[in-house]
Amino acid sequence: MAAKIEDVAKRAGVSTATVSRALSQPDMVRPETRRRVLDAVRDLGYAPNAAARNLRSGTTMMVLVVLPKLANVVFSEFVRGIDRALAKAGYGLIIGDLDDFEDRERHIVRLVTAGHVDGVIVLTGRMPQAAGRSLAGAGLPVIGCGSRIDHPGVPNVLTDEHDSVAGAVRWLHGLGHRRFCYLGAWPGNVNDTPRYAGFLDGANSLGVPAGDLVRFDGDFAFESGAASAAAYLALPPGARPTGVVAGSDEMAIGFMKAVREAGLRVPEDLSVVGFDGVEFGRYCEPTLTTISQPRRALGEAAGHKLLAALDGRAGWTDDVILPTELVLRESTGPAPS
Amino acid sequence: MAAKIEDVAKRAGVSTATVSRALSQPDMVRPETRRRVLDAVRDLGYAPNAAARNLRSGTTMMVLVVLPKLANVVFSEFVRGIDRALAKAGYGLIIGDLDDFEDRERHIVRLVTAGHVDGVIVLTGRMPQAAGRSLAGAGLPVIGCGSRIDHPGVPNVLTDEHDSVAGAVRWLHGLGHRRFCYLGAWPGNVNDTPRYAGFLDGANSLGVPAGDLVRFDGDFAFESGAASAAAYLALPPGARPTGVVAGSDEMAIGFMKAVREAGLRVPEDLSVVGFDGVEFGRYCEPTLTTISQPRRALGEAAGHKLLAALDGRAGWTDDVILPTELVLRESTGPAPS
DNA sequence: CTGAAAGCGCTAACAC
DNA sequence: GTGTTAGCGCTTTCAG
Repeated sequence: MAAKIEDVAKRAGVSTATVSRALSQPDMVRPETRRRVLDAVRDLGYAPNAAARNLRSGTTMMVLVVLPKLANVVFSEFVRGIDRALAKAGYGLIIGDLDDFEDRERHIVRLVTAGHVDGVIVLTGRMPQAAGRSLAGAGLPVIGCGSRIDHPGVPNVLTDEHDSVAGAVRWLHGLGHRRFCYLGAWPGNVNDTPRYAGFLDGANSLGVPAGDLVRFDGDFAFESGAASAAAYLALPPGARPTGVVAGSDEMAIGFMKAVREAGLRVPEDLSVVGFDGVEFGRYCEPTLTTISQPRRALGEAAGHKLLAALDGRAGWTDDVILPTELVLRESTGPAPS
Repeated sequence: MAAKIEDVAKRAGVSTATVSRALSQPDMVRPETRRRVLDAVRDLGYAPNAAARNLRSGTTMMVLVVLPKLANVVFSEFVRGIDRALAKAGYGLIIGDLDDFEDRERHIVRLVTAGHVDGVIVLTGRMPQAAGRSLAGAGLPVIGCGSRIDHPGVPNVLTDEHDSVAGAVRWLHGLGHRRFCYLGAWPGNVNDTPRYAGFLDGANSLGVPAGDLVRFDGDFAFESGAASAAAYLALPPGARPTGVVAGSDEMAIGFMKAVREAGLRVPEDLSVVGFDGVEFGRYCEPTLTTISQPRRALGEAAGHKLLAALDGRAGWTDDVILPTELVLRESTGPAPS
């Protein structure tokens, strides 16, 4: 059916080795011969068979991206950055979406152990120990991106979550807020940990007593922000924190929606800061002040790092930290007097 | 490094053929032998090499998903559905994100011609003729999903966009609206065409004169909805349509945001209906009435259809139409008197 | 029910 | 510069 290398060789009047070389190492073939080969390739619509090439060369030109939930914009934007970096170098992307399913791991690990890919980028800390070890143990380069992976030999491409959140608390404090609330994910989550620590340290460095800090758990999604709002509203009005920092934009937006429905005004009664910088933070009401992380750039950096590893370039095991930006919009303002 | 089939054979005291059979066609192997093989597989952590298997069997257990923009939640939810259907059957997903780049096509077509995948699901009508022909011409099953692909032998999994939009217009008419506005993408877009036709036909069937219909172009994204709002506001107040139907939730939300900033009230002054049913529609203000398409179910249906094609089951070339749902929220109400 | 052996399409030594 | 040839690791006839 499809043309094979032998067909091309025959048509060009050369050997298969020459065809292979003309395609992979053009400099090793006389220009005239090369042209004959390339013409034959074009005429026959020849494309080298990926499986045969993989088998022989041990390389697949494919990269696995493991993420917790593709349906979340936060991750799809990371993937977009990764794709930009890798597609340029001819690499394809295989998606391993955990999608909150436990048994998805097996499927994903198999992609690696079966040799489907040359490298892995992991966008989640949710990967259990065992699975993580399987990935790293396969001898492929693994890069953590957006969520720290603690594994020897695995570099991370991250933002400084701790300092970003501490900075947001400082900003709110400067606006006069004195009691603070953190809307987190579940304790132990790799992204939650540094963000919450930053919240505590930021408040602490400003001399805010621990008693004036509240934390509500969630899961990064809209709905859990609304759920935290219920808990917030259950506090005595006088005791409610007026400076709220969320671990995600979605939680911040869900929270704002719910407290406003309860009659509170943002930012007049309380200020809210999100985390991520998703686009609809510009379209909710009020528009959301947020700690914006450069997701596409993080993805691209992770992609380039993986390319460096694949090319055998040195230094790819170093971590990369990219800066966040506190984007000021309408959801923050002076503390109520 | 990694265990090979021969290692397993040796350890189990059988031939490689038996190992292969024990793994792929267990019934053809005596239970006792099978157990010995499976034990050896476990002990050695053996996983069949994908490239070798592909080369020999001509099958990759991979599916290509082509989409216009992964960063758009609308598409990532489709992908999620596809993944659910295919992962269960052991298939992996390769993402081909056009990402508004023209040269991405070559990369994506190569994935197919090089034999990287067993089938293709296309989530965009934006694929140019040439690329589409290459995909279909490779002899692999191709399924259109969410955006109609017009190609012989390519079935589509869609919603009834035309009737859904016509129904939304009818609903608005029932609320007393008499002048209507359609926020579309660019003319010729495969999704825009049926939706706009539904808008026109719906209005027409209600006896609304063509002069009371307005259309603004966009690109499905938030910002283009806001841009259309500027055009809308430029109309003389008395001539402004009060029933607005958008071709996407993002455009609807961008539009609402902008008209409200200009002092208009939704739904008191005008009603807005979106299309897609993204989660953010429940958190914007006012919450968005929308034509919700079952994106995950569409993706799953496309996945199942592809599996049928791959398994050689008949009937996979039939189109599938799934129903939409008009989700009523706060952005629609009685026409102003 | 199991083993021996051929070969999927390509690349990389190795010769010339 | 180019041709010859030996496999990469697996599945699948074909024998037994």
